[in-house]
Amino acid sequence: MPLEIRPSQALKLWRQVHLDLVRDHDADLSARQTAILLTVYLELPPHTVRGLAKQLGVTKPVITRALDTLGKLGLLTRKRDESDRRNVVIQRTVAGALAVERLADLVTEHAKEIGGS
Amino acid sequence: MPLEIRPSQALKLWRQVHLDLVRDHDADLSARQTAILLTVYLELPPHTVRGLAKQLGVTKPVITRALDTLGKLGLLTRKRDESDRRNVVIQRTVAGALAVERLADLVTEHAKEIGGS
DNA sequence: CGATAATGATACGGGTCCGTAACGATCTGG
DNA sequence: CCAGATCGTTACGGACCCGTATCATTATCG
Repeated sequence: MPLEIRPSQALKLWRQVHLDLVRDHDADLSARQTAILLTVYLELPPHTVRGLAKQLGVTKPVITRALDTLGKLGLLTRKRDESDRRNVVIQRTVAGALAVERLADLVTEHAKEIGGS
Repeated sequence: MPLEIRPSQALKLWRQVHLDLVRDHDADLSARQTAILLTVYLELPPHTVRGLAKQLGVTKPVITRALDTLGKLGLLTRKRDESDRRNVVIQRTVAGALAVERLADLVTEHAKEIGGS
């Protein structure tokens, strides 16, 4: 059974969640950073810079910079791949898992508040 | 009947939509800009800089700059309020309405693809 | 009137991100 | 072993956004 959302509900949901994200001044992630974070936490490892760049349709420096920021926030870590030292493996962190979980709660909570008329 | 979404579904939906937004290189809005755009298009007019600043919990220059960008993109317009010339009224545009509609479609389409297991 | 308040815009110094191009490090195949 | 490919990172000049403080314009009210 697919998830049924009508356009007007989708917009209300999108707005409410974004309002909350803006008001929480600590977690101001861009669309790219959000896409990267969720990809790492939802898709199976391993995650590499090149792989993420391909999935998002952006260049590698974009990923490197996003990882710098997400790493500084403690939401993600980088580790050299010892089997092929050219690669860098992106790993999850406890703080990142909490942030993702918090986002999920935010969305589900606001979904409840939206009338299904 | 409230909208029922489970956390795992919410995250998948959030990721898929953000992936699409990132891949569409034309509409790279920040969280703040998105919140402003949706507020103007979903809430009843009139919308002022001060009112938006209060709703988003940010300062007025933030709104002014966001309106500069959104105006440059053609998604919004500013007009002086003739009854009180200190105020600026934020108005919708055809391009903005289309962008909002497109976002709604994006969300509903991806919602359909997400299995309700 | 004139003083005060309110609105939105602007100036400033600092930070982040962009895309392109180049770079060093590492692997691969002849 | 070495030329070439592949990986992630960095350099660069430019654009955008931030928060604070200040500004010009307009309205209000004694």
